[in-house]
Amino acid sequence: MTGITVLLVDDHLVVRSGLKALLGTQPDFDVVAEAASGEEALGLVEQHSPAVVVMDLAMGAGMDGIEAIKQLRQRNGRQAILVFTTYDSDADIVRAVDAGAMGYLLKDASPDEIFAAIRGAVQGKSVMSAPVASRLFQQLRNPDEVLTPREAELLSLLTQGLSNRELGQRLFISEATVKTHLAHIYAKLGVETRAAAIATAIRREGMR
Amino acid sequence: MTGITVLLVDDHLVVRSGLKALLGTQPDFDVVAEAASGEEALGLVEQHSPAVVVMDLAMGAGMDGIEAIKQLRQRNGRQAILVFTTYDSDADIVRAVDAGAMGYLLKDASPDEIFAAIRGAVQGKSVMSAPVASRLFQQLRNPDEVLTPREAELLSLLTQGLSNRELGQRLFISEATVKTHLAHIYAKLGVETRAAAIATAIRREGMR
DNA sequence: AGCAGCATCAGCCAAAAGGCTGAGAGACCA
DNA sequence: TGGTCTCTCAGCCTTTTGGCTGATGCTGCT
Repeated sequence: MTGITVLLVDDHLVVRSGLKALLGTQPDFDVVAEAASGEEALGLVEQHSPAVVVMDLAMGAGMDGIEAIKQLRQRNGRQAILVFTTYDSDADIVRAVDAGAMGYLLKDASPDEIFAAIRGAVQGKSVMSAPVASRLFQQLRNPDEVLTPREAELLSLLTQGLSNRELGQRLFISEATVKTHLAHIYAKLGVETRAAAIATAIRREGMR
Repeated sequence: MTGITVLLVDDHLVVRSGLKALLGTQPDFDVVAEAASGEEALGLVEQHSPAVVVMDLAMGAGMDGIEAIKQLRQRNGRQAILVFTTYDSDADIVRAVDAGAMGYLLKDASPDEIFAAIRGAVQGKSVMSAPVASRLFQQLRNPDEVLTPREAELLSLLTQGLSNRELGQRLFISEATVKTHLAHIYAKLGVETRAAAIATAIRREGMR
């Protein structure tokens, strides 16, 4: 009988083959395909309908991991999607879970953690690395400090180095509104200046 | 006979095993050891004296890749050191080459590039991925755009979100001087505002 | 000796950002 | 229906930042 069919999605060949080698040590895993991009992943899921999709979020070019997850969900595939990435940024975690990821693993997870996560995922269990889980809990404990969607959008543009005027133009709102949002963002991030907000955002949220 | 002995250094197990699997396909490579940290790498080099050390720069905890390279050089090992990392940040490239790296590969390099780089490294050839090389050349062509040490110091503090006043206090210079430095930095980075400078610096220089 | 680059500082003015208060419209939920 | 969010906007005032010009001392190179 075949074991748990797995699709690997990562733009780095070495990561794919490493993961494949690692999963190959377990008798119940069966890596049926590998994709280097989100687009490729969609096609291969159609083709093989694997039980689990293990996906990196940061894909060099084209569709990123989050987008790929959304697309997979829309096509009502029954795959469990497991995020496997390097960084534990708040934004990515929330967006991935939001998009429909079953678990969130960091690349420095131990082999046992990885195995357990994949096995759990097919059973509908949601598994995540400890640092990831603690971040999520923190957000649940302090909902006041979580940015609203609009604020997150602004912050993202802020980290591009835009001025208030440019932010307003880009979002079709007045400069006054921009300043209001910024004030709220600063309060939530615990900073006083736009410079510190950018620094915090990029470091904390992995916004690049 | 044994082939080219290689030590792999990367804090991610999957990357190590992926690379190992990849190098295993070539008859002339011989991965003799793997390290998950800079400290471990130093010990294993002593023990095995491999011909080539393939090293990631970003190591989770403890000694980072650059520091490990320096240490290896000081102990006058004859190993060729090859950087194998995800990001092509200006700062990292310069620091790695400065520390004594023979080559600089990005993780999305093709297998052939990787093989060629390792074989080249043992022969004393310096190999780097195309994007890396172009960055280096650009710095050579436009030395005017390279920050002075003092400017780099300021920029680094700038990315912490400090105000002009704080920068002055931290560096024991007047606010006027801070503004002068900033104006020069902006010109060299091709930006107009401090926000854009921070964004550019963190993204381009990998300042985190 | 002279020149170039670097780091330092000053003053002036305009533009941008930030702090504060208040307020209206729509969505959502108890 | 009433309360709570969220998003939107305005005005006023202070602080910060940025643009410009000019200047001094030091170092290193020619």
